[in-house]
Amino acid sequence: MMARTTIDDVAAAAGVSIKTVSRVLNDEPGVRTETRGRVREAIASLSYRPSLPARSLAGKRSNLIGLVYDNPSANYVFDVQSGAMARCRDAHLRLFIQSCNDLGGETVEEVLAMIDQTHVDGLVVTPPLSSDAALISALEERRLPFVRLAPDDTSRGGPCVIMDDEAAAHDMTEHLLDLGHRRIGFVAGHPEHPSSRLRRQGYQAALDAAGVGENQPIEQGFNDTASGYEAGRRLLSASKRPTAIFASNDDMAAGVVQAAHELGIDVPRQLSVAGFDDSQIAAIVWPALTTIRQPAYEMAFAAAGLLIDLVRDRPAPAVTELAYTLVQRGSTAEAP
Amino acid sequence: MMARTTIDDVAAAAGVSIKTVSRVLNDEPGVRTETRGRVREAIASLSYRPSLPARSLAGKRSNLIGLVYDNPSANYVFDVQSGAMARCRDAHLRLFIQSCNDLGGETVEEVLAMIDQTHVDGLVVTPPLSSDAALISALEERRLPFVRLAPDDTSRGGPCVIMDDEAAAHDMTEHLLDLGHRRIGFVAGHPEHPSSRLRRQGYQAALDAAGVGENQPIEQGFNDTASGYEAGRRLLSASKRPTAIFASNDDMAAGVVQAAHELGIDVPRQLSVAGFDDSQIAAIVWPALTTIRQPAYEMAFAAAGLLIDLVRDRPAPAVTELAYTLVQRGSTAEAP
DNA sequence: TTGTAGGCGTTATCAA
DNA sequence: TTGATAACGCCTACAA
Repeated sequence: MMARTTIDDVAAAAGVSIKTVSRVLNDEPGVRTETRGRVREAIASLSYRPSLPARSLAGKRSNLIGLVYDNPSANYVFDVQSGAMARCRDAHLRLFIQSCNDLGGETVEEVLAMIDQTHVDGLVVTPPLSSDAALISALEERRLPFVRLAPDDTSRGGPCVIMDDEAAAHDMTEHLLDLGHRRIGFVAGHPEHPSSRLRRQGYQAALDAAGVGENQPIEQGFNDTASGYEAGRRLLSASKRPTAIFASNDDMAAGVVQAAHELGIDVPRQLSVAGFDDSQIAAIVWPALTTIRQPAYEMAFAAAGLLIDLVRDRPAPAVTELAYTLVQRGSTAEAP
Repeated sequence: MMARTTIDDVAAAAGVSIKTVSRVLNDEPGVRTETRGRVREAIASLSYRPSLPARSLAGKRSNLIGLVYDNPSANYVFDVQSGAMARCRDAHLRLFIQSCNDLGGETVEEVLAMIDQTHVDGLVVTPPLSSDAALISALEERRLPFVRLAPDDTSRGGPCVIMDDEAAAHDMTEHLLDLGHRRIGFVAGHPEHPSSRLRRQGYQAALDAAGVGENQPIEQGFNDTASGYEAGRRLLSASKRPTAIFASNDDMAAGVVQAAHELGIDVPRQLSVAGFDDSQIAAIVWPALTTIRQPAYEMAFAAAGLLIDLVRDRPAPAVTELAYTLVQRGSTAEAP
């Protein structure tokens, strides 16, 4: 078990003091170009990798940022993690990932414990935690830099990365209206997710604008396939059956498709189904879902970038909005 | 920005030396029960959380273990992460997650860099990295404890957690034979995943045992839905169409179902489709997939547990095998 | 049963 | 432009 390569080894190899090596490591000025080169060579030839713990202990920064989530959707979490990690890799930072799933009331406590223990320099906060008032307050109190993804309220709490859920839902509803649908059911999303409200507003606004906003059938879902299935059964068993159903996310839309299959209703000929998110399953179910592509990877990539700016005392815009796309697939068609 | 609470604060509050606090923190013997209680109270009332960096710098252990993956399946990665995290939470350890997706040839390099920088005490290595000879050798060379999930070769490289892929595939094939199918197509998994070989062997062995092992149609897939769809098209366009198709994972099975829908072949009445893994999508596609439940969460939970034992110098069994389950859903039925 | 001194690998401070 | 030295918060070794 040989001892690890340390800054002293590099300093010796390059014939300089450890402080100079440290300067090179941190891209600090005040090192002659030639010296810098010599140090860089020594680092490479010894394949020296500075110790994160030592740096965070000694310095103001840990070169570690955190990502927290409390979200059961494998696809969303995976995309978000991937995006944040990619940005961190670019910046030569490490990402510490913390799940708050199944934590009950101890979420805030657990996040604070993680912050204290790991010394993360900042936090990317994903939905629905990004709208958790207790967590946001706690972070502000600690003065820990953080960037939120898709929060309900962008007016406080530092930089946010958002997507226009309302406009997207509006677009999707218009798409269905354009196909001739007039009775368009809606499966609302989980009440705790702020995006649920926005998507429903967009849906309603589009219907109102078309003059058919009254008495449209709306069912509550909880963002999972099972609740989408149940909502679908209810919508499709009603006396005045809708010719289209717009679900607030893909998982629920898949549930609606299941319900239609089971009731012998042909999608899309007798029923159009639209989803939201463009998660992996959107392309896997049959027929593949017309949906809104939410750029989760890109949003997380951007959020990590903003956080890195924040941590390095560079200014970051308060709100960064990324574009969505309406992805047309096989689950929607002209009204029968 | 107040200074963080340190071990000195706790020592002062409890009226003891920092060494005694340290003993309590690490559950070391040699502290009077009453003293221990006083220290615990001080810790709680100050909500003191020991600094991970400081501990890893000073001590032999970092109280941090790593999890590495190189796997594009959101569902699998999510399950594995969740299992390992849950086990770490129980043990008051932190988990550092590292993705090696899209890293090309730099995977080993990147993992070693992570190890050096973070000082992780050990590593949970998931498939297919668990069968990456270069990585395994590098880890052995560093004498870093590690536990592998579902590796191809359990005879070397420390503790492993496995599932009997071959027996599971055998069972599934027998299930199809029991339903009266005699022409059973197979969509083979990604050639780089060791489980692919085992699943195919189980399939073939069951057919051989039933005396119908000759000339069964087999197509190569790559574990994603698109390749499953292509393989399904080929199998279903052949002159002698199979009455059942067994895909080496759920994503590909979903692709086969797509192909069947598109060709107007009714599942399961005209074609039975079976998958493997019981990932989230198995229950989302329609009809829901008959599949093998691979206990990814439990396997990762167990692996993290073994690693913790290893790290704490406790013995760990070389091979831990977890049970699979055949989950029967709507995608398989009697042969037409 | 408890405490003291030294050091882990880095950055910060200040001097040269 | 460079370097010596003192932290950082904790654990190890040893002493009391």
